[in-house]
Amino acid sequence: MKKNSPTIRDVAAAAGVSVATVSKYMNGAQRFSAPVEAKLKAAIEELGYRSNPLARSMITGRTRTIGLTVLDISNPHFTNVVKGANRVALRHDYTLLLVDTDENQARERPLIEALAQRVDGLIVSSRMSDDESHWMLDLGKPLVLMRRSEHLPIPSVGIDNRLATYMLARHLLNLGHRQIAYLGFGQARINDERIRGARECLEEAGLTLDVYDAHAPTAHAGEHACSRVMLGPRRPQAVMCYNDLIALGFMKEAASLGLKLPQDVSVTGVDNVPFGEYASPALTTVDIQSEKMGELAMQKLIDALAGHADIGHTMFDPRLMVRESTAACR
Amino acid sequence: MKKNSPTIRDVAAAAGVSVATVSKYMNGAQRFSAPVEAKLKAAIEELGYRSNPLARSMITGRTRTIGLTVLDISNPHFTNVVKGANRVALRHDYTLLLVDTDENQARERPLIEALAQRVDGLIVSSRMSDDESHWMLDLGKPLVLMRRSEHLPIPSVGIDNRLATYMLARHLLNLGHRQIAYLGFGQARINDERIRGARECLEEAGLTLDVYDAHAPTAHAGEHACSRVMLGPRRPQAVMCYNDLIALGFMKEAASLGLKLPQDVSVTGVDNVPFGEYASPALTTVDIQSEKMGELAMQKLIDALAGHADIGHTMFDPRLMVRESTAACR
DNA sequence: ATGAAAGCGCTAACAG
DNA sequence: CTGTTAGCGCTTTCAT
Repeated sequence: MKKNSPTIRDVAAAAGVSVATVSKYMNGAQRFSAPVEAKLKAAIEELGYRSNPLARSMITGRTRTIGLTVLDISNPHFTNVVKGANRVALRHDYTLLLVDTDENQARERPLIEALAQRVDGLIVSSRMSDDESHWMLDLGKPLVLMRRSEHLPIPSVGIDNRLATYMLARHLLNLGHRQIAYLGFGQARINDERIRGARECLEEAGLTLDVYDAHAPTAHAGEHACSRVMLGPRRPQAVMCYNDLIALGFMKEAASLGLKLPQDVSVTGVDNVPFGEYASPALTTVDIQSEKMGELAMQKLIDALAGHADIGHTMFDPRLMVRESTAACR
Repeated sequence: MKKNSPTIRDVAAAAGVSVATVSKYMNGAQRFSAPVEAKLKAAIEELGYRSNPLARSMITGRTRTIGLTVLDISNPHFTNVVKGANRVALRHDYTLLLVDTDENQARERPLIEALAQRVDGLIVSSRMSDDESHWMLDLGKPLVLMRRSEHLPIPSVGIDNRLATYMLARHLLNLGHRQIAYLGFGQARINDERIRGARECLEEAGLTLDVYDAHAPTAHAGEHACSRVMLGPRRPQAVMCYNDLIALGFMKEAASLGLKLPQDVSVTGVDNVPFGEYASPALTTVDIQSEKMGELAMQKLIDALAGHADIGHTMFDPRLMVRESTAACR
């Protein structure tokens, strides 16, 4: 198992050339005379030489590695982000260093700071507000944020959360719903934007939004919150959930409670996780293009690494995906 | 954005000590006189010094990074593996270098070889057979395989695939089913083991297994295969799927075809992905403890790194999760 | 308890 | 085209 791998010097000796020549050969930096090239090739093959990326990185200052932090890899939204980012990284010969902060706000900073030292750049998904994120500027590494950063000179990608829930609310309104509730996740920074979008839409129709809160952005939390929402004094005709996971849990529990979906209550999510389509009823949601977001974030970072600075926010358009979990209000 | 981070020499100069002293201090290698310690602390704080892990790794030969390759991070099974592995890694102060081979058999080897150079050890999930995997022994790094490796001196973790499908088949038999089909994924090495388990069980009852094949281990492929299985000449009373994703897709399409689940056909999966529980009907499956598998794989690797060699296979027990997608045969 | 010096494996000028 | 020579930032003997 343990092998002292050959160094560039071993190759140089075996091929009868200098280490500089070997180095240049390895990097395909220039052309060589036939005999030298032949000897080089033979020696490398013979010794099974592979250049040490660490040593190389130390000099070049580049690791060809990109760090990506997600809040929870179990959430299919982030899984898709990783998928997209990874695809672009691979294409540009970068590798992904993944860090899952596990929804642990306190760990975020130290984890990210440690990560920053081992990579050429980072894509960060964080629960911190812009004000709390200033230290990121001192990381000394190019950065892309996975959300809008209004007050930070950091490129970012995200979606229009306000519009997403506005669209959802409009859809419910069109179906005739008047009693609409929002089951949010207060700890997410974007929760407020989503509430605002829904409120704006409802207020235009002279309606108000009942807001509830789930304790986590998970299906389990959605299940947990269901009875509180549906068996309380203000039973809604439709429930907009913070994300698909919560919506899925909510729907399951609603069924357990004896409610018929979507007849008794319409439910919506946000994210368009792959599984929403396979739930029954299939979940009406808003596609936020998670995979594309990951791709673009990575592309921006790689561009930045290549010197093409692009300090700007790219906002993906949310797209309403009407499926079976929403129906006309009886 | 760009900052020349201070080096150990800057700190040494600022504190009026030698670099060796700073190094020892950073590594908590020994105790220091009060004045020196105070100056060190001040200088480090002042300059915001953080030691360069690359330079350190070059000397120590250790990166405190573990490489993990998965076939497809979109598959919740692997997501859970990552989750478990990451948790243990973090606890031991290691970081995860994730590589998604994207079900691309050809890319596996180069990707893994490249990965091996940047990490202290690897956890590998691969489609290659033992015979095709001998090159892994020459990686020069501790390795843990995510499946049984009969003929390779490499520690591994996995589950008893034969038993998993045996249990499932027995369950279906108990429910009175006699016409049982298996919708597999032929490209997976473990597909054969799963077929064998189901066959053994059925043969004990004098029955045979109809085998079909999905073109991918995904929900989409399950959907695609459904009509072929259900509308063919040998319509089964129950269908055992290679994994939960295929099963979920299969169920959705079956519903579209006008079949009532589980009355018209019982369906089972394997993996116990989180969403199976939220499908309707909830999916009967076999839990393979994906997260625990990730945890143990990482633990084994870290043990190996610490010198505690453990060349052996650990097999997790599959656990039947009976839910609503299976019912007594009419 | 502290420091001087020798590299780790490689690249990047600069010569030739 | 090929070789010489400095280091990258840090750890590690080995002295003091």
